[in-house]
Amino acid sequence: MSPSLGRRPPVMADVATRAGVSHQTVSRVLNDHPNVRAETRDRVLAAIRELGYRRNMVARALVTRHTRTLGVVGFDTTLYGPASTVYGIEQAARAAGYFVSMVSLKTIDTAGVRDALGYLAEQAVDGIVVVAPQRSAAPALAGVPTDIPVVAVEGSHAGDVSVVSVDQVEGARLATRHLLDLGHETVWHIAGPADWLEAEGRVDGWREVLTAEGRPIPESLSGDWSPRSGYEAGLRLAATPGVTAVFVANDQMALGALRAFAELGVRVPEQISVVGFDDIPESEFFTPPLTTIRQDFGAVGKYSIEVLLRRMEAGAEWSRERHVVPPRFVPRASTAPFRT
Amino acid sequence: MSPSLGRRPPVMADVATRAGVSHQTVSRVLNDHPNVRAETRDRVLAAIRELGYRRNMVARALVTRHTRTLGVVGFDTTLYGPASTVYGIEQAARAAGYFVSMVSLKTIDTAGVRDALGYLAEQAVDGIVVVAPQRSAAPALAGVPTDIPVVAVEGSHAGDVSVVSVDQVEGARLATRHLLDLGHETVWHIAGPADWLEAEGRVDGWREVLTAEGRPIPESLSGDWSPRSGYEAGLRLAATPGVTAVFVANDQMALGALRAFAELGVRVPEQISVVGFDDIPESEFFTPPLTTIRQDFGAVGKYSIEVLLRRMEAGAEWSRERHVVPPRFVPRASTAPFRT
DNA sequence: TGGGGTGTTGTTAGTGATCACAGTCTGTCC
DNA sequence: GGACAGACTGTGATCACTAACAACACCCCA
Repeated sequence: MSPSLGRRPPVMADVATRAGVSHQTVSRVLNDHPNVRAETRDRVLAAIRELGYRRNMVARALVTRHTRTLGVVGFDTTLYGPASTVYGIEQAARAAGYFVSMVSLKTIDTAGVRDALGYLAEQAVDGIVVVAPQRSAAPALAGVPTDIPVVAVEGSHAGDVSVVSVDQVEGARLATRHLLDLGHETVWHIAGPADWLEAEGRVDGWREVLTAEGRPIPESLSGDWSPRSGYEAGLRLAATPGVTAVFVANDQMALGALRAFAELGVRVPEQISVVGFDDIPESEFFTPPLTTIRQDFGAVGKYSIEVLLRRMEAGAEWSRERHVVPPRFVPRASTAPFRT
Repeated sequence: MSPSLGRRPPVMADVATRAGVSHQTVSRVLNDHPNVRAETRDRVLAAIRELGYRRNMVARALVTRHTRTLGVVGFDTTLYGPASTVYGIEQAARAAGYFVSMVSLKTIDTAGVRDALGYLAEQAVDGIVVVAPQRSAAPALAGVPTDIPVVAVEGSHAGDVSVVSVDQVEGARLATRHLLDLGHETVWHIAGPADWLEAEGRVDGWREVLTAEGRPIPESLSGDWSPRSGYEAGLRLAATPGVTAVFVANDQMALGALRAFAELGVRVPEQISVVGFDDIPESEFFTPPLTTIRQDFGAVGKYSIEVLLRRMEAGAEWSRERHVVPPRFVPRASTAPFRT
């Protein structure tokens, strides 16, 4: 049943001998080749079972020139967003019959991304998904070797790279419009780190709506996505006169801001309305439950694999794709109509 | 510099020709073999650079019989704990010169774990880390093929498998003792799902301390780690007379419980003290900031790779190891002395 | 001067699978 | 009965690398 201890695992030739056929016939059975007599196939399958034979994918990869492995380059996969995206990618890849080889970068910079890509290229992955939400990753993607398909998630469309992302600008529009619809004069913004494309997109959407409505555009604060930075920004906003509505670039910072407001006795949503972004599982249970914008990370993962596989099949003549996943507005209790 | 478009990437023989040596000499240079004349080495390195040559790890793996790839089997890597652990594992593996191939399971059961292990075995990984916190994964680990080293993280020590984990029991002791020290008569508990080993360990530590101190042991509620389940348990506790202290098995459920208490006007920590478990980044900013038990997931990842590499080097004669990472008590504002 | 060791390089045989091609065995049709 | 097609099976080459061994030059020392 299982290979005996210490001895070398059986190879195709062993199975062939046992089944009384050639190794090639074993190969045909394994690859579902049609022209194998049913009886022969059964004999081979029996031999496989008896010997506990496992096909050696390494040898197979050597001759077929593909490993059925996809590389994923990620960054701080501890955060909910990236973690969910990577999870979605992994699920979709496996469903399509691919392995996933992960490389998590501590910091994203050109050198880091290039190293990771080289590392994966050496391992002969068939394609690569780069979850590189920072602007600084773009140059590295532009200089990517042409012989291996790459798809970027939440990245800018630099070079010949297809991109899948959530529509950040639209999400920010939804949040901002919601607050204006509630009667607020204008909306403050706590932004993410400057070199993150997502942060940038959210700033753009927010500013766009305010501009279109002819509202004053307050100076935006910015944090580093962490609750602490949101807390600090919250303290400053609470001390600023006239603040009645805040759009925070992610839920964790929104949590920090809520905390700051609570400590200073500023009531949410009575005195200040707050909208977050992401819809992490915790948001519904914040004090108060957070109105936010949901990103469907699972869909992002799924589409990125779809685009990558298409790109891989297309071979030479392919065209750059751009797939955008729509965000969704999730109303909860942290926003209320403006009252004088 | 880089391989020309369309043409096949250069192989060792191409480098050899260009450098005027044999392919074996190229191999020696690549593998830092000592007996190569400095001048020859330079010529080879120059040829490598000029051709943009990359060693084919697949062919190498075929003959060396190891892939320098480790497999990681994870479960719901969207949660903070598992995500952080996997991140730690990946960092440590790469530092040791290994690739990481991920398989994320949607549900952990014997069949799922066995499939994942088979999948990774086929890919010829050199070792496997299974992050399998559920009891139901244990049987699959027990029946693991003997020819590939496996280390379990947060798992039970089933079969011949080394285990690395955080000391859950001790963490629960810390939490419970803290609450008793504050003068509470006894401590209620919101547990995690029954078949999770971590949930079990936390129940054990909690019960152990209460028993040792001769306190009444309330019936424990249980949730599924989600904030919602904590919320529901919180509602029930708030309706139970005499509850003054609650130890919740993770921070997310604690968040839900805090929300329930807030909605019912039960003040934390004045009327009820709450302790969580995990110390997720958000906990510090809950309302109120959550007293909790920190798990060092990074250390768990690091140790699991250390143990796995030792196991891989040991070959035939190795002994099962058990590495335990101590938890740490993190006092914040959700607990207070009992007042009548 | 010759023998042995050492440093450097090349040659040949493997690794375990797939691919291309050739060969055998049927059965059918004229 | 022979030609031919189609189903089935086997043989040898190939993938890109490393391991093992052989070959050669050189130096040291007896």
